[in-house]
Amino acid sequence: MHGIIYLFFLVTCTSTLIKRPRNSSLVLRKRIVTQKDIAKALNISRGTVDRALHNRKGISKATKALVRRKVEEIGYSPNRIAQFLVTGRKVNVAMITPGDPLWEMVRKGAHSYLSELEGSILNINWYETNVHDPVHEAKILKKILRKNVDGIGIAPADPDLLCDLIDNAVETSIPVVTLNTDAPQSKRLCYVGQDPILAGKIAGELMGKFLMGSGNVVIITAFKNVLIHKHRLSGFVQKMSYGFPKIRIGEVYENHDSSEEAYLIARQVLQNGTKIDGIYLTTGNGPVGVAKALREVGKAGSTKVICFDFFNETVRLLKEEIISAAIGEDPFSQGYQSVKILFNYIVDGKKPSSNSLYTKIDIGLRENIDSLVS
Amino acid sequence: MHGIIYLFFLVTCTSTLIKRPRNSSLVLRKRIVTQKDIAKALNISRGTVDRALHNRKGISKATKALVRRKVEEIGYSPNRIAQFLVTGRKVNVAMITPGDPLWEMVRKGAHSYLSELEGSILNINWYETNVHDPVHEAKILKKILRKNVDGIGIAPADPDLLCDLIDNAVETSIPVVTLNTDAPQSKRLCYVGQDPILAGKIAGELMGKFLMGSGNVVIITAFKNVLIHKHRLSGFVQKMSYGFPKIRIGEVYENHDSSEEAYLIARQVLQNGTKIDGIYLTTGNGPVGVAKALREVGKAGSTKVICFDFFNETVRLLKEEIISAAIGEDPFSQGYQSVKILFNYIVDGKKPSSNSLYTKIDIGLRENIDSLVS
DNA sequence: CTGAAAGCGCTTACAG
DNA sequence: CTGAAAGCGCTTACAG
Repeated sequence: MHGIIYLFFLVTCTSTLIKRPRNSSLVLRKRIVTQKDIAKALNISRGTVDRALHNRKGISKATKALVRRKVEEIGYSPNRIAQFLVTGRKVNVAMITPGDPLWEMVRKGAHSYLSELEGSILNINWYETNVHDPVHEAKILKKILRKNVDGIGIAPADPDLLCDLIDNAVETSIPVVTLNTDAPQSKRLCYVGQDPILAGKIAGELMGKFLMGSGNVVIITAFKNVLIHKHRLSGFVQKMSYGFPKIRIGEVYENHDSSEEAYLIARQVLQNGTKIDGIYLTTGNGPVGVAKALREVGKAGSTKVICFDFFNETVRLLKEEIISAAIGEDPFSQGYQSVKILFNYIVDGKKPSSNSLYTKIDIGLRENIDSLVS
Repeated sequence: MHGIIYLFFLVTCTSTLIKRPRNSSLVLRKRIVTQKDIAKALNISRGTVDRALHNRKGISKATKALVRRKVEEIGYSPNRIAQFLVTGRKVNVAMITPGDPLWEMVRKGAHSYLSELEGSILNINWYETNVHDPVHEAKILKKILRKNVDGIGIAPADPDLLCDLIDNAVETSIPVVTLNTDAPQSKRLCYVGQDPILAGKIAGELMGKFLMGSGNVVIITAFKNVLIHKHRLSGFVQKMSYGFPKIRIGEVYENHDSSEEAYLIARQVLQNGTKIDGIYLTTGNGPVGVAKALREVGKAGSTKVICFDFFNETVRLLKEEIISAAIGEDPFSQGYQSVKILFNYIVDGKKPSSNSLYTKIDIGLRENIDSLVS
């Protein structure tokens, strides 16, 4: 069955490519300069031209100079697809991430890169880890290192635990890109993901503006000692202090990324007397619990809630106006850019312009959230 | 000079690709099924296999069936890069747009698509039009239609005026994608850009939330009779009426996309007695004028201003907290997706899943605007 | 209707 | 150090 569908695809989809007559007016066949032209012009062999072009050994300085001058003169540039075809080279990238809905977008982004040639010159192999299980991650990473792989993208649950393995990979000249969460101490080529401090600041800016600069805000963070949550917290607090000095930040609670705990915290806080105008969550796991508590005390909609990520429940709560805003991290780009950076490094040795690529900080409100998740 | 730099690039950048030994453990050379394998298995020629695969004429039904069964059996898929190499085919896309800063991002996005193979299988030619000059646009489009081009991306300043030319192109089987602004009556393959009604709604949602649901809002629209501005206006008004019924919308003024006019309107409105809590602009040309007026009457920061696009002045005014929010339209995606859609249609005959691809509606505030424009 | 052969632009053993 | 030749996987005249 699968085969039939595939065949159908093959036949219908490639037909346009080759149906066109070779000299169709629509096909521009600009005469492109090739190695052959250079060889002919200099009366040498094509192999020698190739050797000169690529700094291979077994060529005299004189010939090399000659070739290079000619190249400048007539403007040659190598044909990439011919190179790929003749070397039979395929770039193999391994991606190691959890399998949440969030990661579906990351995956979409990764496969969007060079999608038309996936299989021809690029293979992406995806390895799904148990959520927040660094030991499992390490095991997978070790397994991959024994295989043939040219580059690795990983979202390290525990940077310290994985640092050595990442360095191992890099030292055997397998580039590693961290995505979504970083391992800054490691020798990774690049980090692609959110700037969590800035993300905290933007949450703070939203809260300040939604409260018109005054009120009481409670913070529920996932884990007080996990770096990303620490940063999202500190960015928020910073923004409040220099942007909205009249907003009072109360206690900082910890929900351990659990919706149930978030519910218990929110219910207690909302019932203890002081009026709560805003609740800030450093995570996407918690809004459901907070919403439940707000509904119970009749404050749904009037207390502003700001959280992270665009999970399905969050989207629903945004539309019901129980959550005021959610902060996104552009997971599509995280996938797309990770693969792009790896590919360019593997093929060209080209390093990214910076060792951190911060993705867009998306703001999801009721009316635009659909445009952000599709 | 240019030549020297180029040569340097060439040599340093391609060296990694070919330095690796052919049988390096890092290079996975999975045995891939080729036409040759099928030919051998069936004891027929490779040419016949090709003919069967692509529904070419001059092949018997029986052989075709035989080949297809074999293909299913051993799982063949065509090698794209070999196809491109042998046909010498290059996809030529023409892009016709203005040259604003906004369009720089569009350009970046367009060239990001298949960037590693640009020149090998894809050429993008850019034609810059005078801003808002449909006659100039038409002239360029006509010129392009006389050249060899496989697909066109255009931002039609005047949809009615260009409709016939677009239809001409499509009828001679040159697909056209409209980007940023649509020509809905035409036979364009797809529109890539903002959903302006939704964009107006999100502006409304922000205004409502920033004002906590009450106050007086004035609207300055660019042109009352230009479709995109009409939509941005009507989305805003709709959102106000069902989301924030206590906010009063006053007069709707027209600034003809001029900053100076916006200044005059704002100054007059701010001085006429009624307290103005918010100003909504359906354009990115105007905020500077509004900001000037607000400063003059000492209301900068307290009156909320929401506008469109992330122009440099707008970014600056966001950081100075004179503009509260700006709405973006993801110009990078507009470029990227336009070229991607054209390429896939040209090469595979694959149509996009819908004839409108709405880009993300970005919300730019003070703290995240840098992450959105870089 | 089918096959044999040339060729796309490049790389790479092999021989000298 | 250099050249001649084979071959990557495919398409396409040409001949039969």
